[in-house]
Amino acid sequence: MSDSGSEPTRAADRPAAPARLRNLPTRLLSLAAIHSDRRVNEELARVDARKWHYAVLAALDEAGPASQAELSSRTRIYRSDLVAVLNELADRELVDRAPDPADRRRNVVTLTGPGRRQLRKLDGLLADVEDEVLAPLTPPEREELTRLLTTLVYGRGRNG
Amino acid sequence: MSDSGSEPTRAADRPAAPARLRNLPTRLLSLAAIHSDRRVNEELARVDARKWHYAVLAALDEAGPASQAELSSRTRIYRSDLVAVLNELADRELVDRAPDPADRRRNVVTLTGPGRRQLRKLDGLLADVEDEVLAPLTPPEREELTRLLTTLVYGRGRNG
DNA sequence: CTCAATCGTTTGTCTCACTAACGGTTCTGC
DNA sequence: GCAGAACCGTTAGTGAGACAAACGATTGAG
Repeated sequence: MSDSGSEPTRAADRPAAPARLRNLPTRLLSLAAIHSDRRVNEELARVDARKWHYAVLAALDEAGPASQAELSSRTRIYRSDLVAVLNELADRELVDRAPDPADRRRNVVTLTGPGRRQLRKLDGLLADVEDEVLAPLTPPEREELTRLLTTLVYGRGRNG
Repeated sequence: MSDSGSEPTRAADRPAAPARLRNLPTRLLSLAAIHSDRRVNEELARVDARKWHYAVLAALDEAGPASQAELSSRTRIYRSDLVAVLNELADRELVDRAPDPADRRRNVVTLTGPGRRQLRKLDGLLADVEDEVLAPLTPPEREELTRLLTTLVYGRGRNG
């Protein structure tokens, strides 16, 4: 076999893509995101976590306990999908989910000690993956990319 | 109801995301790609097409007839998934798929007249979507973004 | 001639974004 | 206070995309 290693078929080495596709920003965005997402998920899987876990833990750490609806809109996880994520986090005892006595429709989700510790761990892990994924770019380029993507996603806020 | 229009919940108007998420390049990439992909697919759906249709048509237009394996590596569509895409394109008579007499394992896929016409149409359509998606950026910013993404996806080629 | 590789195809898995609906709770208008 | 609207968590399901595994047919190499 010409390719005995199980290399995930890197972006760089395959035959030339059609110029039209190669220069299409929307396609570049897709390809970059696919690769980046995959690496992130692979690494997180090694510590029994997923992207959404990080999102929820970070949201709780930064804004304190919240209802699921609140978490949903802060993390952009659909409230239907959030249920499973919270189940997983609660199973691992990284968050605590209890009915809100003040409004019994709601649950109050709270970060636990182990949750906070796991968050720190994921912080470090993600920093490494970011570094790897952005490796082809110089530090100023990375900053510029972040800035441009921020504008793209959040619009030109007063702080843009 | 506070929101009678069926707006797809734009990026800009929702509550603040946690700073950690907001600044995470991999996440920004995901979010940008999700939005961009959705817009592209929505618009293509209006003319009974999908992203992959465009990719295949463009590849055929630029490099001439090809086998499915070749198309697969040029467009990055998995060869298993390519089957369905080619079925759809063949149903619409945008491509012609015939066994290769020189190597009977292969099929030769060829762009038809209507296929070429459809490609032109999609070219225009996509240009519009690109414009819409990149609207928050100035023209030089768009170029810079494209450049950075290209480096990210294809590595630092000698033409980078 | 045998064995490995290639090609198209089928089938299936997993994740993700997203919709719809349900039972329970709270809020509002009357 | 009471009916109906709005909100909340939850379940179930859809459709697409990325990807793995295997199979029959064909071709190429030793």
